Amino acid sequence: MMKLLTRDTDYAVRALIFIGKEAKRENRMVTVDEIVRALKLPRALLRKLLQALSKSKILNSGKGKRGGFSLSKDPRKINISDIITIFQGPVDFTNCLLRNAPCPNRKICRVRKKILSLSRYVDSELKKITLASLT
Amino acid sequence: MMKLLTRDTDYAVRALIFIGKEAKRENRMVTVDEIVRALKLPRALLRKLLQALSKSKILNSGKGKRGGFSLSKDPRKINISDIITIFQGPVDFTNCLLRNAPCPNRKICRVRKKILSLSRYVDSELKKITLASLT
DNA sequence: TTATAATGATACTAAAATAGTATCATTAAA
DNA sequence: TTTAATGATACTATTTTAGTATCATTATAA
Ligand code: FES
Ligand code: FES
Repeated sequence: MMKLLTRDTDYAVRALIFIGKEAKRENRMVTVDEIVRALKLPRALLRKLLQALSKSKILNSGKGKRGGFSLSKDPRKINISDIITIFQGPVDFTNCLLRNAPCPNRKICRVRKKILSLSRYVDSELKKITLASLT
Repeated sequence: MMKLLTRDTDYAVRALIFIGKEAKRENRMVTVDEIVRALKLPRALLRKLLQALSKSKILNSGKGKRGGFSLSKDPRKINISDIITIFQGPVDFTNCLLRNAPCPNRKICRVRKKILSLSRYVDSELKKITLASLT
C-alpha cells in the first residue's frame, strides 16, 4: 500500500502530540516510559525516534534523574512536513530515474512537471498541519 | 527519497505514451523490442509491465508474428491514477498502524482526517493527468 | 506445415527501504 | 554514590522494490 507517512513519522507525530499536551498541563519533562505507557509504542524504537527529534531541535532533552523531553518551540511552529523531512527526507515526489541515473527527459517531461506541482501542493498543505492544529 | 510513482509505474507511463504516439501514426501493434529501442528500458522488465497492463485491460495484445500491443481505449480515458493502482495499489495515504494492527484511534484521529482529505485531492489530480494530456 | 516472431505465465534472485532491538556511555538529581 | 534518565551506535529482521530468466502458447508467412 502507498503511504505518505512511514511508521517512524507516524509514531513521532503521536509522541509529539502527547508531549505537547503533558507539557502544557504541567510544564515539565516527559519521559520515554510515560509515552510508552500512554501510547503503547515499542520502547526501543520510541527512544530512537525521540533522539532524532532532539538532534533536529524539535525537542529539548534533559539527561539524568528528572530528565526527559519537552517541545523546543511553539506547537504552532511544528508541522508535519518538518517531521516527514526528518524521518523520510523532504516531501518531493519527482524522482524519475533510468537504471539509477537521472532520466534524460527531465527538463522537458510533462509528467514530471505535473508531479512537481502536485508535490509542492502537498508539501504546502502538510506545512499547514501543525502540532497545535492537532491538539 | 519519497516517491509517488515507483519505477514500474514510471516506466509503464513512458511506454504507454510511446505506444499511443505510434498507434496514432500508423494504426498497428507496437512490439516490446521497438519500445526498448526507443526508450532504452530493460527488456525483461518491460515485458512484465506490459503484460500487467494487458491483463488490466489498458492494452490490447496480439500474439505471434505481427503481434504486439496497442491502447485498448481512448488516451483521454487512461490516467495516471489508474496506472498507479495497477502497480502500487490505490492512491490512499491513510495507513495508520500500530504493530501491524489498525490503530485504535482511527475513527477520531485528526491527523488521519487531514491526510485522508489530502490523499483524495491527490488522487483526483492524478485522475486529471491523462495519457492524452501527456502526448 | 513448419519455422519464426511475437506475447502469456510464472518462478526466481538481488537490492534497498522500512521496521525494530540491544547495549554501552554519559549525565543530573536525590 | 546510586539511580534514573537520555546519547550514540551497531545490529538483525521483514517487506517492498527492482530486475532476470525460462518455458508455454499462438498467429503469421514462407
Ligand atoms: S520520463 Fe523521466 S522525467 Fe519524465
Ligand atoms: S494515530 Fe492512528 S489513525 Fe491517527
